[in-house]
Amino acid sequence: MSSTVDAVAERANVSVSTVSRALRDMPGVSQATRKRVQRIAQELGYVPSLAGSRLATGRTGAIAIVTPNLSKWFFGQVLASAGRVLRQAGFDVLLYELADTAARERFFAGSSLAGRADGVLVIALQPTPEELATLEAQNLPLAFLGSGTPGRSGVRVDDHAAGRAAARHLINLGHERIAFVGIREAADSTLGGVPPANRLKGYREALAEAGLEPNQDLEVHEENSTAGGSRAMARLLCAEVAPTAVFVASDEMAFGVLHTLKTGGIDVPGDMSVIGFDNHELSEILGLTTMDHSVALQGSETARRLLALITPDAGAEPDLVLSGQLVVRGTTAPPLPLRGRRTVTPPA
Amino acid sequence: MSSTVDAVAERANVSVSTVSRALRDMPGVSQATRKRVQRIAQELGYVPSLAGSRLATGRTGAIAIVTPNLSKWFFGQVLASAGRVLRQAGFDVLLYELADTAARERFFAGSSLAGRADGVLVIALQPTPEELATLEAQNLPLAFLGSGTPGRSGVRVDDHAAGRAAARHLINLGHERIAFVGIREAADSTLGGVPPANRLKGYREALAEAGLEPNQDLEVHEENSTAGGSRAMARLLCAEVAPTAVFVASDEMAFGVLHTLKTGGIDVPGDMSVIGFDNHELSEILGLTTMDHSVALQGSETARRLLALITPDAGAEPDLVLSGQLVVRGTTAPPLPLRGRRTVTPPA
DNA sequence: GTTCGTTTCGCAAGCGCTTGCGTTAATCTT
DNA sequence: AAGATTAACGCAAGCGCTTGCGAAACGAAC
Repeated sequence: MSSTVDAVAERANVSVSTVSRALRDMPGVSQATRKRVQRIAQELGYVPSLAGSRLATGRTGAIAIVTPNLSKWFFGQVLASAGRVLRQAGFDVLLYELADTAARERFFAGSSLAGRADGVLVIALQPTPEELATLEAQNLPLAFLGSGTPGRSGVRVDDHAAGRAAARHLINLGHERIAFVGIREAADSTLGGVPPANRLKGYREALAEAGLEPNQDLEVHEENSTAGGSRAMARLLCAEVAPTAVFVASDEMAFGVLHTLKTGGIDVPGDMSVIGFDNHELSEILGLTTMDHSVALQGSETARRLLALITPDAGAEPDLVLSGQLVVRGTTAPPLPLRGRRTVTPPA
Repeated sequence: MSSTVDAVAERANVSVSTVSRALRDMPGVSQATRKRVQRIAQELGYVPSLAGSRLATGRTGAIAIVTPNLSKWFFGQVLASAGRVLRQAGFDVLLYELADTAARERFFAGSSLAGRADGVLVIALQPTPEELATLEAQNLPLAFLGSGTPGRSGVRVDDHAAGRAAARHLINLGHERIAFVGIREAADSTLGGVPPANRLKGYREALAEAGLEPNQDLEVHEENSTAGGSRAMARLLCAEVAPTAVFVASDEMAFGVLHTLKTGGIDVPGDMSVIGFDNHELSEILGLTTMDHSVALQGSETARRLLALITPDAGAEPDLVLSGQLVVRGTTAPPLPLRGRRTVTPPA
């Protein structure tokens, strides 16, 4: 079953080098012998030993994807789309989930990837300068998804603008007391919270532009989960003056927000408008207004860029910056007192 | 950066064999030289070439996980939990997502895994006899998750019993017209629908036991997604006599069912009881009554079993059959006419 | 001081593949 | 028709590691 080049060579009356060249469509083999060798290899069920060729060429034919917390929706989507592109291109995908700081440290401690992968796709985790250094030390092509590191190849979304747009939507509806629910990283979190931070910036900027006073009480941060969202909303309900709208930095948290609101008997969007961020699979069902940021596209495009870095022929593609896209559904509306006279401020 | 054994050997004034043995804690090296070699290796930042040792030993230090459709919640959960166990044990994880039949055929066509992995973890896809044969031909240890193949190592849940229990719950509440929403596989699906089929069997059995007449109109099958669930419920609402309760074979579909019900103005659980299957992350928020089947545990236990097959010392663990566990939340209640006199039939 | 176990270690033969270079044989030049 | 290209292929030296086996060294036992 697992025959070697020698077996094929002997059977075909050629040298192993010819077999090697024939099978990989390299020049220096006549059409006739190439065909013959290929046929015989087929007959013998020959499949080249990866280990052998790795050792000889130094190329592994695999690319590593490193990501935090696979169980979150976002990462699953991204992993799936990136993986497809990679496999399509003939690469194996090696998965590294850095779920906790221990795993993260272990990963970055040594040159874990030497001889294991031809490139690394880093999803949504913000390496520290030291970590980046050790990564680069293994000098493998790198591509980043959602990383704040500028200049490195990859794709990210303009969270600042998207956050601003989300807030603006609420402002345009006439809201004046707009809360923000952000992502607080768990103590053991491995991802750098740059995108969420930028969403917050965008939110603040939009408020400032609209002449609305910033209010610390209306900015709360919780763990990125439905439970976190629930808690966040509960806290907001204790604010001195409750908001009439809330911008939530992730759809999963928004689900929790909606839940708290519902059990609290607060009508959405009657008493409270809610806008999420992600366009999660279930947002449609729940009628959640949200910012879409082409999650699957982020994955596939990052993969494509990494491939461009690896295969010499393909020209290097520039970094991609995706922009968010408002998806209007049922959880946003003008605040109650304004209902009916819907004054929409035209964008500046 | 990437020094070789020879470098270490020379620096430590020993032979490469000693280095090799010292670094891997093999006998035949004195404590003194072992320490010295390890220290020097450390200093030189030596990290053994995987390719080299693979070639020499035949062991790859990686295990392959093959799964359909990563973007579904279930697979993400399972992959995460299995992956953690595997990485913990020092294995790399190689990910094969067989999203469509083309990918599946490509995967099973050749001995794709020869020299790539030391074992294979097959998640939720039911290999045909031929596929199983090609898998075995590569003679790697195999472990299956959720596969109906008996006798093979792995874990599965007793979907039959769990389905029966779910239906029984509805029966015990007093329902007599109970529908079933099953999973219809897409044309391009890669997973074998054995578990869903068993849930259906359990449902039928429970009905039969309770003396309820089977009714084909109340069994509908749709794609496993929220949209599919929506459609399924819509179809049920067209039945000659509408059901008062519905057992949905997956939580994601149940979300769709709830949505249709809500937009249709049908009160849950007032007019219709709904029970799902999975205990999806979001089910709690939605208050969905469901059958939990320890998804994460399935992943980790399958991984553990695979490891037992690989490492010679560990005794082979028997197959694991998990049972479902009813999680009662807010979407099930006695049918309206019975409300208040809640006659619960004691289990047989 | 021999003789016998033990350790401790080095030698060298692989593992299966790739590739630079040299050797033929075939095809062109003029 | 002799020399110069070029195409087709084989040789053999790696790639970096592991491991069976023999050699040396070292104590212990007689």
